[in-house]
Amino acid sequence: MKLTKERIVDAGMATFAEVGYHGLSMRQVAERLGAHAGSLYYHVRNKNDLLAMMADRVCRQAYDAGTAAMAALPPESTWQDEIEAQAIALRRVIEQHPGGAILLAESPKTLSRGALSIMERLLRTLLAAGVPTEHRLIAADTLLSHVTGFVLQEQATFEIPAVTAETYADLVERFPHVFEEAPRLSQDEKFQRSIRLLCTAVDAVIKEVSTPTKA
Amino acid sequence: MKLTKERIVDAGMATFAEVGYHGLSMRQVAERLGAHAGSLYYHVRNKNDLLAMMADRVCRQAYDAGTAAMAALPPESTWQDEIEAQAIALRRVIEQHPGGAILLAESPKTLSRGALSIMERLLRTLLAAGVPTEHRLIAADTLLSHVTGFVLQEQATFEIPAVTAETYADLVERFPHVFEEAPRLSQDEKFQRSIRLLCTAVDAVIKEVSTPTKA
DNA sequence: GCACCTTTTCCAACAGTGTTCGAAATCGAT
DNA sequence: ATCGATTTCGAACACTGTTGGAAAAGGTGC
Repeated sequence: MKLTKERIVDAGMATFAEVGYHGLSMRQVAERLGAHAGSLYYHVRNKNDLLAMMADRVCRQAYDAGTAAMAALPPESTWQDEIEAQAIALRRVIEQHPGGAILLAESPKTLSRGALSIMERLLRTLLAAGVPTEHRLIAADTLLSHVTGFVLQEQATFEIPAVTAETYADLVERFPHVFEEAPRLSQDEKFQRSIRLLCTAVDAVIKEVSTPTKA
Repeated sequence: MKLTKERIVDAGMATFAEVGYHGLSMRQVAERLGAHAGSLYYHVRNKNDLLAMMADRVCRQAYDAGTAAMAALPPESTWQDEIEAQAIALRRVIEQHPGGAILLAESPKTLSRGALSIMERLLRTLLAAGVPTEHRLIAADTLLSHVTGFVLQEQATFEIPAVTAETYADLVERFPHVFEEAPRLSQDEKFQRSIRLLCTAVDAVIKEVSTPTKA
């Protein structure tokens, strides 16, 4: 079958789902297509180029998931609900791909249609919420970089370096607040709360503008 | 000269500063030490191990820079100022190393003394500010993952793919809010504002607790 | 000094990587 | 069927992380 940019990205996503970000190699992608590695370079400039297209695809996927999530929202939903829906959808899609966060983080999101779509919709939501112009981009950037940062931390391959009981006790003593008894929250809950935290900040900005300090 | 874990990490940091994250290879690190690549493996388990130690060193560096920044703060400073000082110091140190954000993002921060130090101090600041226990970890996590996410985006090697004028105009039309006329802020200002935004959220949490909804 | 043992370094090799380039093959149209 | 363009092959290059056995270096007792 003929080799196409589309099919190469398809194969890239498939092998990516199997072996993750670091395991991805041009030879594997080519093998999945029944072709030789060198042949890919007729359609793709280099590996980074392929990765960028794959990242764009993930973004599109996340964008679509976001629209679906927002469509499922009850009509009396607030803008906080909309932002939360978008963030949760984005996280879920990134998390579907092993190492998906690194893929998005490392690939240049420069003018990637998918990334821009996500950004655009988020800005629309913020605009509708009443966030002033000069805060909108910052809020959106903060939200997006937080989501990728969050998933990045989740997907970090942490092979716990065989910590002994005594060194662990030493750590607890040295860093009491880190190991403090805290309500055991699932990752989902932690993520949701962090998003709500950010929404709280946005809300404060809105109210600060609508009722200025100099009253 | 004798080969040591310390010296290997030193050489790793030096070559890292020159060639960045992706350019770092065991052979280069060895060459800088006048040794052969295989010799490193007597002191270091593997490359990931080395990277983890390097990440820890960056964290310690950032921690020290943070203490210096906090010491330089005027005595009547608020907790927002303290958090901002810590965040700015962290960002500055990460940014000193090309690809430093990826280094921190990819290496497992599991039980790394440096990372834990940063986290511990941040939690102390939040505790002093009056943030309740169940929100503290989330706020600190959000802050840290935001900083790394921010620098990650800054350090992303974005080779703009030679966008033509027409496609650019097309992008502007398709994503009006993204390309909206916004106050041209420097990265420093954007970062500062995003941190303040997060502080606003934390502040809202504090006040919500001190003056509960059911009054 | 020398022998002995441990710690450390070398060296060569393996399997794998991204990428390039000229030759071969395939395809489309005259 | 012949020509020209498009596409694929296949081998090669210079790398990469990592391993294992041989060689060297360092330290201790005699």
